[in-house]
Amino acid sequence: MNFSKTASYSLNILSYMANHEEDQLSASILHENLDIPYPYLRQVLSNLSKSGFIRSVRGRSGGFIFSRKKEEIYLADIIESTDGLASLNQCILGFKECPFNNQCSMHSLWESTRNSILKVLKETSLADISRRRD
Amino acid sequence: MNFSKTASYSLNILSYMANHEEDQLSASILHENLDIPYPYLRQVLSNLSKSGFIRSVRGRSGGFIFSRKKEEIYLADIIESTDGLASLNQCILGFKECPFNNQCSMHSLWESTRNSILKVLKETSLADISRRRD
DNA sequence: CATAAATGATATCTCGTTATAGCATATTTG
DNA sequence: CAAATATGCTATAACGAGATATCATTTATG
Repeated sequence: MNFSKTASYSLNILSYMANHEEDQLSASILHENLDIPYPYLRQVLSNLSKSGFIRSVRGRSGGFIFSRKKEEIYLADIIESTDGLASLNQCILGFKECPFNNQCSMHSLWESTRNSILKVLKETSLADISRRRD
Repeated sequence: MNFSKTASYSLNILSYMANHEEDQLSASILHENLDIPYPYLRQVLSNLSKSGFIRSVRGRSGGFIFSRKKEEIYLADIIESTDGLASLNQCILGFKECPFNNQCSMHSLWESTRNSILKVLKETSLADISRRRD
């Protein structure tokens, strides 16, 4: 009943980075501050690089830094790159075809609900989040 | 971003049974009418029996039949017995602790949303659903 | 009674997600 | 230059949900 752990990790990483925008952060530093297993954190960082949210700097004083403005990275972009957003368009009860003839009480509720969620995901940027954090 | 397949199967099975309340239905019959792999269907039926929603009748003309009134079986009961409802009380983004200080736009939205979903699950019985189906 | 058809119970397989490990390469620092 | 500390890349393990397979037991029916 939520997004994947990888999506959650990605959001954690990027929101932490958004709050330390000035710095270039290494996987070690991120590991010390976030509750993410180091080897997996490395993988997730690699994926976030490939997805173009951040870029890596190699070598001894290397690390990761945003390659796009945090004002222009929306939560929906991050979820899309990890889990995809398709599942939001599916029946929350997991039906391919509604056994209730599209008339169950959940149908319209979830339809409007998921639109609200999607709206927030699409309108909330990392900058919005980091501003609020102070 | 939905409930488990097992929960979905369970809802499918029980809602089908609710629409054929008079009959005692075998796993074979259910398999012919629902898109659920036979061996797994058997397992799910066994679990639904153990959970007390239905009871089994053994022997050649055996099958399954409700052991509680369909008016008194709520969707929330079924979800609770499969996935549990705990995940509905968690952050939809998968955070243990909100990295946004409980102030992200998703927080209040999801809080009211999940309450709505929970309300529907708790107030909708199998009878409500089968009535709608006609 | 023998067979057919059902459930009970349980062991195993598959597969994707999550997690781990190790080596190669790059770069700073002494 | 050599050591330390980064990331790049990739192979492998662990784990759980979903799916499969088998055999034992029960009961209706001819």
